[in-house]
Amino acid sequence: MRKVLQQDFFCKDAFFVAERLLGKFLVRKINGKELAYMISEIEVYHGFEDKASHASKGKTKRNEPMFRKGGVFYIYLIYGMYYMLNIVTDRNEFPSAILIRGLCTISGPGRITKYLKIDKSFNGKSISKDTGLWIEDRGIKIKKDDIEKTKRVGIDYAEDWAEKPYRFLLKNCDDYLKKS
DNA sequence: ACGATGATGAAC
DNA sequence: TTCATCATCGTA
Repeated sequence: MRKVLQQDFFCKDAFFVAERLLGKFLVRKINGKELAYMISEIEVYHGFEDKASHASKGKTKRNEPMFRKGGVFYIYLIYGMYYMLNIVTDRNEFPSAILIRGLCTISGPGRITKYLKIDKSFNGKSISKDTGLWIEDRGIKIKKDDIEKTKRVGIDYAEDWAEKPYRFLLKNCDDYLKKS
């Protein structure tokens, strides 16, 4: 079973989408070849209040994609060398996005974009086969017990929001892959 | 444990 | 126009 996720999947609350994104596959097409990896680690950035979110200080030229309707990418550069891959969620003018932090066998958000050749040219593009980067449901059902929630990484400055369990990890992602 | 490395946004 | 601040990684 292979189903390319359409825009409506992403046009919901970021937490609702996040719970369903673990176990889905990120697929990248590079000169005719498809690379597919199961998503195993994500973080939610939610709304205007979230001090860890780029959107907490309002709309700017950089974070503008976060304010769009779900189903597009938000890509930005961090530490001068790594592109971060985010998936915009929810409705228009409500800033929220999900950072893809880890894939099964590729951990670290910077390594994902480096390995899959994802750069700022994807910023604001829609999540679809046409773009060359999309997400598929390959029929894997994730047990709730295998989802671990922790605080987010590298945002100690975010006051109350630093401690919130907005990071979702899929435990035993290897076991799920064996079954499929 | 730390340096590499550059876009971003806010202050001046 | 300058400057501090980073949602990190690889080498040590």
